[in-house]
Amino acid sequence: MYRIGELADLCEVKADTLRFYEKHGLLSPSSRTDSGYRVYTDADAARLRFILRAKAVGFTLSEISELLSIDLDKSNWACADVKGMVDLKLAQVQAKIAELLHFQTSLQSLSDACCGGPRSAEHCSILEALESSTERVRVEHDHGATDCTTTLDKSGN
Amino acid sequence: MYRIGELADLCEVKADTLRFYEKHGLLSPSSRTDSGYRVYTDADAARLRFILRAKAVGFTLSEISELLSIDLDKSNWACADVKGMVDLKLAQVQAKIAELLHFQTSLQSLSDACCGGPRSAEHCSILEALESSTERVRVEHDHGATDCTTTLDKSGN
DNA sequence: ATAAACCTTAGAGCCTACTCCAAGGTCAAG
DNA sequence: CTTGACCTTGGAGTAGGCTCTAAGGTTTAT
Repeated sequence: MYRIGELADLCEVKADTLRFYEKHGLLSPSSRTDSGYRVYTDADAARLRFILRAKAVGFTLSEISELLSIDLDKSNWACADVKGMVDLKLAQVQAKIAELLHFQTSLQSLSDACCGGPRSAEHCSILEALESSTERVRVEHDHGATDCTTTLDKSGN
Repeated sequence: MYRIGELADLCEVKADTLRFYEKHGLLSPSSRTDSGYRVYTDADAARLRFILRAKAVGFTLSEISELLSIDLDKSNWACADVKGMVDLKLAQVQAKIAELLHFQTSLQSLSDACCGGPRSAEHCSILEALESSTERVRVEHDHGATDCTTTLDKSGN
């Protein structure tokens, strides 16, 4: 039996977070004291850990809600259903990774094209790349940068 | 000279988005018609393209605001300042990628551990992994899954 | 002249996951 | 019996980027 602050400390979350989870139907304390304090059991703690593990692999709270309700009614669901959720999330994560890798590549080439020196940004190749209506930017400026050409890929949009 | 809808179509954004950018100080039309319609010039269009290119490499609107004000006052900024912003963003993007790769790995091992079959999820290894208080899950169940052991890494939190 | 397509504004709503606040009640120690 | 740490509630605020609505004015084509 834990009070809200105890369970929060135990699982390294804030008490506010537990109230938030309760408000959103993810985790309710099994009972209350006479004075209204929340009382959590070990089963509640286990449920919280389920939530935190699901969060740690990237599920949103509403997806976790779904997973929890499946977990409580396993016999009416198939492995395929659960695996489907995991695979869908996997695909979403991979799509996001792809987008970020795109950002990374573009940022890296912007960074590489810039001398990074202490002098005026009047010919900064990063600003030029962002300004230019063509996607191709010549970088050949006056304070010590090496010559280079960088491409800002429009398809990353 | 463009009306809001024309510029929006030209740059494949919504008119609402342009009004939103205006409200947030990113892009204001150079003038208005007598009846109050927004009128955008080519320079405004160029500024919008700057914004969209910066978005395409991962900058937030408030960062883009900063980039725009640097761009308008280049001589008072150094390349180092601009490159610093790019490198900071790059680091943030890389951190996010690392987190998502973590998610990906965990999700992949959950997926691999699950038979994905049409039968009851009562022994579903994914649910077991999320339930289990240990981080290690034996997967050895009754409907056709191959034996395996999957690890749900707590450090990915 | 009128209908369609466009424009204006202020302001609300959405999504995610908290986080914080105020005003007050409860509990254990000294 | 008071202090301090804990708990309660409802509600607002944050970030980020739109998106939509209502109620009305303007332009353009027929």
